[in-house]
Amino acid sequence: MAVPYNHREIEQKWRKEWEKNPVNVNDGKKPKYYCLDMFPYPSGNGLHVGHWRGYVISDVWSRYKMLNGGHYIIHPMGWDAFGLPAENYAIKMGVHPAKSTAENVANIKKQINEIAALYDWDMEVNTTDPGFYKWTQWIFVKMFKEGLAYEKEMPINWCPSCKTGLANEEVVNGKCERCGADVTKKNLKQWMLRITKYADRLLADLDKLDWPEKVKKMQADWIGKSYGAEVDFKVDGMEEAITVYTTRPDTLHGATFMVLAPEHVLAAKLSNEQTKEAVEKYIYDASMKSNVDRLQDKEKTGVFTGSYAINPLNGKKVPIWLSDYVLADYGTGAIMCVPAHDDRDFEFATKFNIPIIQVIAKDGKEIENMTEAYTEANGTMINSGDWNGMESSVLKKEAPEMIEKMGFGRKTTNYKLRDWVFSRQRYWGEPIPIVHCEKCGAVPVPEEELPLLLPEVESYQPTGTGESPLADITEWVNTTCPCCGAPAKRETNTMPQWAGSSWYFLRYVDSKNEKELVSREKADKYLPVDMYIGGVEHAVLHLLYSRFYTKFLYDIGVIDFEEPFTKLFNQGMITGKNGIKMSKSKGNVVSPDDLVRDYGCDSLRMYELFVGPPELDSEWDDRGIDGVYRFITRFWKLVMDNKDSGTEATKELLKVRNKMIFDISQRLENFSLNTVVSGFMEYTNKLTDMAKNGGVDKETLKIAVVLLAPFAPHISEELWRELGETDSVFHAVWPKADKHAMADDEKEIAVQINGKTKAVITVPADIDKDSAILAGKEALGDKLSGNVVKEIYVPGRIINIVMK
RNA sequence: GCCGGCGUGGCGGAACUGGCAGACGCGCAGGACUUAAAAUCCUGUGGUGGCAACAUCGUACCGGUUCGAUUCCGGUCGCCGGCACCA
Repeated sequence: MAVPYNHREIEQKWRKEWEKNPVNVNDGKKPKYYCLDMFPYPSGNGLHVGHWRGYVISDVWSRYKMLNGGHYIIHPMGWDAFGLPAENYAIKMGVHPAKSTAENVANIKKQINEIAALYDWDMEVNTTDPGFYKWTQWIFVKMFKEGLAYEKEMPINWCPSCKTGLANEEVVNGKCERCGADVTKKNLKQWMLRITKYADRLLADLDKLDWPEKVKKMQADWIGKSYGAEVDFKVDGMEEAITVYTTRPDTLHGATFMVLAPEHVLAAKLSNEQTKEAVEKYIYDASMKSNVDRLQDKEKTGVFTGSYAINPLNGKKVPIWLSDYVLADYGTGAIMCVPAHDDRDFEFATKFNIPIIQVIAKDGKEIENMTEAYTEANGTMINSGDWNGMESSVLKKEAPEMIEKMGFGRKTTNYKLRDWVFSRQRYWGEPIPIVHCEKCGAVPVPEEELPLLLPEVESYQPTGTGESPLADITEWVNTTCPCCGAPAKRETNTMPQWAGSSWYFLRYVDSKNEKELVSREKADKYLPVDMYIGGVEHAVLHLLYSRFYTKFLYDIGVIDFEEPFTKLFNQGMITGKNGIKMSKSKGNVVSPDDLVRDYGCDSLRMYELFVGPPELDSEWDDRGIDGVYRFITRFWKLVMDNKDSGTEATKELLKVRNKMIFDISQRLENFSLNTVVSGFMEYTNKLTDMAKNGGVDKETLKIAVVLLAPFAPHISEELWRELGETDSVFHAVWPKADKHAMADDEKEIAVQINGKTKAVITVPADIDKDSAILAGKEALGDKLSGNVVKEIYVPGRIINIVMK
């Protein structure tokens, strides 16, 4: 009587055994493979089946790399525990974030262990651990010393609900990325990181990365490099000149007005007695508008300053306006307006009756009654003095240098990327290690005094005033200047959640080092990350920041590589019914715990993959797991019933065996994990069938078990031992397909008339065209009537007879 | 508005590089086993017509290229994601 499959017993048994004798050991000789998950923030809700999927994918990949290539796998896990979600949770529950974080970590760790992944908990990091954030602060100090961290008073994105400033990347459609509240502007003195200094490198190095094209494009668009020229316009009757940035210097003759952002330094100065009141009101109103209001304004608004500028190319006077459709922090905050060839300028000019001069001919002609701007850089220049007759597409490229030679401008590039607002007015984050001294200004805390500990505080609730709760702790705030010793005050803002997550992957490989962020020796040996797996929601935020940090640490010699993540895989989200995101408030969260209990870890792992292509979102449906469980049970029976049969490997068995190796390996390499699972089902069905009709040899069973091991580790380990092995299945070698053995002697091919299949015949695989067609025609019989026009034979696939 | 991606049975999905559309699984229907049920096993399962062999239509929609199109090209519609006055 065969032993029935008992997942509970088997899984417990091997879990214990692997804990005692880990299968993933660094012997110093094996090549390393670093497979990383995006580390979670320890939410109080625990894991749902969606989190599971990402971790299953990375574990399957890790175990595959261990078997195929004999790698030592670096597969760590840690906690992104600082930041708003953790703090908000703590406030809601009325406990200190340190306490709730510790509890949540313990709970989630327990759940993660149910996945039976290869995580090496010796490497564990936690961003809130002083031994970790010491180095988060150290990086900040280094950046400060290199001039990359600076303070600036400016209107920043302010989330009135989170009560903190936000980086540009954290504002989505004018709303807070975290809570969805409308983001407003607030004037605050902020710490900024000069990420823009790295814009060119961040853009150029995208080429080196084996990342999804979509993510690379999103980053490139976010960096937003453009080429053009700066042109200086003198203000008529004033000393000042206004510099504009344009990507269309070819249209300079068509510039009939200028617009400055209301925040432009000259905005107020340009008004005269008649316009003063209106100008000041416009500037004031603009400052009161939130991001959302500004985005929602459909119609352009603006005010004429009363001043004129001189178009340097033709000496014409053009009026200077103010309008909030010009952004203060892009380019120079001022633009030249060519209404004939720009949609926004056209709209503005039409509304305020400003002349429109066409300078590029459309279809060789000037447009009569222009109703919309002609925005193509395609046509002959007209109304453009010396430039008449030139091709606009050519002039567009040449104009910046021509302008430079004429002495009123220069060739320039511009970026959409802005410097990173790095201060948060919240409690639960790394204190920014800076002391403000009246005499010495901002002075960094000496490196040997790091970590600067986050002090205990009575109330960690956000104040909402633009000050951090830390500001209330006078005994902490008041200190002495590290530079001159005079009384001084500590910086009270904290760092954003991204600070720790921008570099945590470096720390894993040397997580207990007290002297260095990471030893150079270990960094050289174990870094960078070979495969990074996580959700696409971090396509710009976290991934861009991490690349920036890595480049900085490279520049100061901490590490010797410039890109942190060689390969990236974005897994899709698991949603509830109808594609609704799983959340506690929607009540559609599926917990993996019950499924593990009822079906076992192995079945759940495989079902997580079977629900759909790993890169796409999938709706969760519990019912499907039965199919995977049935497969596992069938596989168990197949091996148990045939392990001692003594069947010899026939040619047919060798063929199936090698095809199985080939198919599974190829699908795995392509990350088509859902079809790997269906492949296992197919081959199991096939082998079960063969077992009934003659038997299956032991070697084929062994190979099937090795192939299955990354997916269903427990049952594979158990069956591996049942097949007589004494060492772990994870120390086996991934089999290679013998192409010769898997070749078919005969092929089934379809016989078509005019592309429609009329018969299927079996022919020798190496049949020549003439014989194949002859055989095909024979099979068609009387269906073959009329004139044969053409005969097509695709070897091994199809015969098509074209008739009239 | 701009830039990506997608659209295949009742459902999740498969189809390498243009070559038998619907693998695999869920669900459903019928059968075997059982006193009965569960579990398991077997059979069937895109639509329409037909007892059947078979015929015919069918990969969002319209058209094109091709001996042959889910796949390539042009257009339309719908859904999802990113960006959004970036001069």
